[in-house]
Amino acid sequence: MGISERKAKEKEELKSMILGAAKKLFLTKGIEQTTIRNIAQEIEYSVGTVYVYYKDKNCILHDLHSQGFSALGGEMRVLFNVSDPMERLKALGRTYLKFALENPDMYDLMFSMKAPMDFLWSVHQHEWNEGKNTFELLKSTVAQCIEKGHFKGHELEPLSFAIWSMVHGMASLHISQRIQGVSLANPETMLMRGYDEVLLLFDKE
Amino acid sequence: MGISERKAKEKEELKSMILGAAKKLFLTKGIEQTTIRNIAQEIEYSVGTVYVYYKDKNCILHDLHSQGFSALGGEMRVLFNVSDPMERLKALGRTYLKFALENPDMYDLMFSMKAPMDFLWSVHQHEWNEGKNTFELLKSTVAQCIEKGHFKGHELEPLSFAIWSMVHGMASLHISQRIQGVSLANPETMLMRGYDEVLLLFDKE
DNA sequence: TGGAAAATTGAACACTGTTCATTTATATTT
DNA sequence: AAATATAAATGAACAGTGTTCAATTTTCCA
Repeated sequence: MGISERKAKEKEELKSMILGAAKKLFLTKGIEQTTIRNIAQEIEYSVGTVYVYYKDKNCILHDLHSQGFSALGGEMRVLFNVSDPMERLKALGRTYLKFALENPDMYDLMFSMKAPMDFLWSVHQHEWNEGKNTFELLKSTVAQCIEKGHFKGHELEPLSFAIWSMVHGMASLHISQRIQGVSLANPETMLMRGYDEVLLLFDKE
Repeated sequence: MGISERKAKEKEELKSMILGAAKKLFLTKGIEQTTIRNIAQEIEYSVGTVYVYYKDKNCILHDLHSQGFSALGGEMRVLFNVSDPMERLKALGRTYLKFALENPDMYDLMFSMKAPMDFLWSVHQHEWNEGKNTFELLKSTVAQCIEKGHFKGHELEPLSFAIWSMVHGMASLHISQRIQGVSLANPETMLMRGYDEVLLLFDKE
């Protein structure tokens, strides 16, 4: 059936038009300031149409959240060309931080906002594959580091979690504007430099 | 003037009634779900009255945010009875994490939400004393650790910032519900145990 | 072409933060 | 004690939000 195929494709296209408009508006106006009416206006459809394709706003936010993980995951997977796991670990952290600093709204959506998780749990039951897979990329690299003799005497999971926490903490404090005003000498270099330096600390001796 | 004093005190009392009601509702219903009308109803005044004492919702959130820092600061200052700086550093981290886990909404308000900062910057110009002072408690302790020979070869600020980031990252990931679902073996013990263990990593020989 | 099915619409609903003319209560003066 | 002036409290009204759904328009196929 060629016709129903085409219609299905058209539906998909409109759905991604909505998502694209939402993304554009989120990045320019901010997530809070973007309304369903704005999105509808942007794609020149009515409000009701948006609700045909997305059951609510959280659902849009979740789709965008997933899109963010595709982007971040892509950037991270490229780094698996780096064969030395310790070098790769450093690169992973820098890439992660860079992503967060360059896409603060997206990062917030992916790792802080409640809305996308609310949607996720209303559908799938407490499974967060995007997060799990991304964390797995880190864990596997840390595991290889340990195999090569780094991070002596420490367990894979707590260490991986600590590294993720630190990098996320840096990104989160930056995005929520809690770093400026705390009077660090070099707030702007603290993030990137901090990561490299601290990673060495973990690996001391 | 006894009378204007009494009136000033009454105004202060009503203001703190509003704050108390806001806090109660925030903790029971959640911040997003609490409306000005709820707060007004709770103290049995009208909506308009709330706006006489607080210029807007962000202003209430900021006052609550400050109250949170008083509480956290109090708990942290007690630990300065511990004379060994390394022991104190560990205790500081545990106290900080405990506070975050026991008062997730408060913590979110203090370290993640935009609203209180929006208010802060509309009044004082980019000075965040609550945050600065709290960070200073950490920094001074780390400084003493370094003096005693710990954390060899590392600078005070990047290290302090890294520790703060890690602990904040743990709290933040927990509160925004990003830990469950990532399939850690022991998510519940990861936070507290992770901190102690990682602090040792920093101090490795 | 006619009528069924699908897609689109936008007015309406219940809610939000916020304002401000009006009313009520309190204090001061005559 | 009555009249006046000041301060405090009010809640209807406004502009905005996410969401719904009966009514309309468009698309499809017999």
